[in-house]
Amino acid sequence: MAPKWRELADKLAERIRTGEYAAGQQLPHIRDLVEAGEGSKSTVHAAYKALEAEGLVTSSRGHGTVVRRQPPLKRLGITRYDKAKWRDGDEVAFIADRVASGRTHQRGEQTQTVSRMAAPAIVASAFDLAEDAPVYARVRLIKEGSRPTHTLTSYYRPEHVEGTRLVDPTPGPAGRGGGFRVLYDAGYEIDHMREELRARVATPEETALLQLGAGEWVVELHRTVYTADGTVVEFAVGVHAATRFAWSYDFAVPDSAQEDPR
Amino acid sequence: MAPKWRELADKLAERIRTGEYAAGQQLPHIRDLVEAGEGSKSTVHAAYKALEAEGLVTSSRGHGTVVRRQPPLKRLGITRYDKAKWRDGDEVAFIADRVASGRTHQRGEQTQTVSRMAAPAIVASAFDLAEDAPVYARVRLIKEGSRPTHTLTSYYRPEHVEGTRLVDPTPGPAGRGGGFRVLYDAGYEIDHMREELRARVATPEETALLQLGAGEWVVELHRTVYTADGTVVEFAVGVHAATRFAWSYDFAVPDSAQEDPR
DNA sequence: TAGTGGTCTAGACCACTTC
DNA sequence: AAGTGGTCTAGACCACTAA
Repeated sequence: MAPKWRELADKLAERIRTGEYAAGQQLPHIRDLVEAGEGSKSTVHAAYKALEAEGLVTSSRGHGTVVRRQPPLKRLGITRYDKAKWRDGDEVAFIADRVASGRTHQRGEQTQTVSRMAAPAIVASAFDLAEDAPVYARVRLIKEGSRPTHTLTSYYRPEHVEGTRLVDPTPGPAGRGGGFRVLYDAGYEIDHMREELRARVATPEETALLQLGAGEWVVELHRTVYTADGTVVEFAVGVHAATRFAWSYDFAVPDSAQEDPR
Repeated sequence: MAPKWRELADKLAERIRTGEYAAGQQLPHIRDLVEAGEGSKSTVHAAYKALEAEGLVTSSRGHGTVVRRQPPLKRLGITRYDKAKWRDGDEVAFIADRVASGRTHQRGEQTQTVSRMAAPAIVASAFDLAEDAPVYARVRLIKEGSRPTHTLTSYYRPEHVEGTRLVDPTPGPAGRGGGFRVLYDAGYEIDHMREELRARVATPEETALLQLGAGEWVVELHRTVYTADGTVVEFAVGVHAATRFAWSYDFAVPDSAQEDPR
């Protein structure tokens, strides 16, 4: 026998999935459910808290509890990095960081700050630098419309980007073609990359920034970008709301027996 | 000001991370903390529940609350599919589904059941079949030692595997080289694949099976495996404890302007 | 039987929003 | 001021484990 709060949460979740409670709609007030005999206030509240941790609803004091709009899952494939998009295209800004969704870019969908700092441990390791070596950090919060989707922090080695518009501290997108185009213009054409993904609980800051429910999880993505000769020209950390994305990768089955020896 | 239960949870989490409470060790009993003035039983319990949802501890009635052993993060890269391992090697079983960890395979680290069934929607879509078409499902629970790490369900088209040892309902691994070797022997050499990842809350069944804490998340991985001519020979769904794995993918930056036209 | 975590209640009070 | 969700308490009781 599942606990009462779990049963209530499941019942409400079911009604949300069937559309009986539509996106944006208010769930019954806690005190109403108490009066309706669903249990004490604590019990009903526990159910609501579970729904929030599952990303189904958001609660706020004074307002109430509303069913969260479930934006369609974004599918991120490697074609989002297509050279043609940032090298030849004339689309504005950070295309590679967005999903090719057919929507045209809106101003204000990205905020960015650039700063020079001592490399954190992970960054230093990615660039094979000493831990106190200077790097540029470009922090962005990417939105789609008014809804934040993920954060992305790119790190660069000073000698790769000094003097480019990437380190111009003016807020706003990096300009036509985004960061990869800037690197390309500076003589560093990106060639291959590695992405590493892991999931973890969101920090309180991330919960606020990405408008998550308490207890929701995020996926942290580490991207290391190389030129053809193996130089690391960008290391980036993305933090994505775990429920809102899916990643897909296509690759050939490796065969170490057929690799050409060096 | 964070709530009392959150502050207590953070304090305990900090002590776990610094090793003051070591893996396998018991946390103070709830009633002891109540007596120590950390709050009422409900408050302390809320803190413990948060720690459990974050994967730091496991609680059980009658026993107590112990710090969960944090196995080193498994890094899954595409080299785990190396043809040399399952085609030429003489290692036993399902190498492709395990991490190359240097440990030798132990018997009993995998349980499997094979059944013939009507294709569920996702599976039918992956194979481009009708929804009621028959497929073989091979369900496995993969363990490392006594600790379950993930589940993996592989689906096959009957005409690809009928008569092979893959559909032999005898429990146990699929034999030398695992499923890919069986397909290879049957004339279907795997060539490339697609993996798609997304995170979600664990179902109660998964929570029990994978020994998760209540409220922990899982990563669901969908693997579609193709032969060189584009035939889908396997579709597999893996469910992994989100905290215990990291996935990494290496790939070349695509350039649609340079693709050879067909 | 004793001790553990888990559930549930009734009620007080707090923080925040809207009117 | 009224109404919302959120926190906290004290205590009763339940489910499970071990000796």
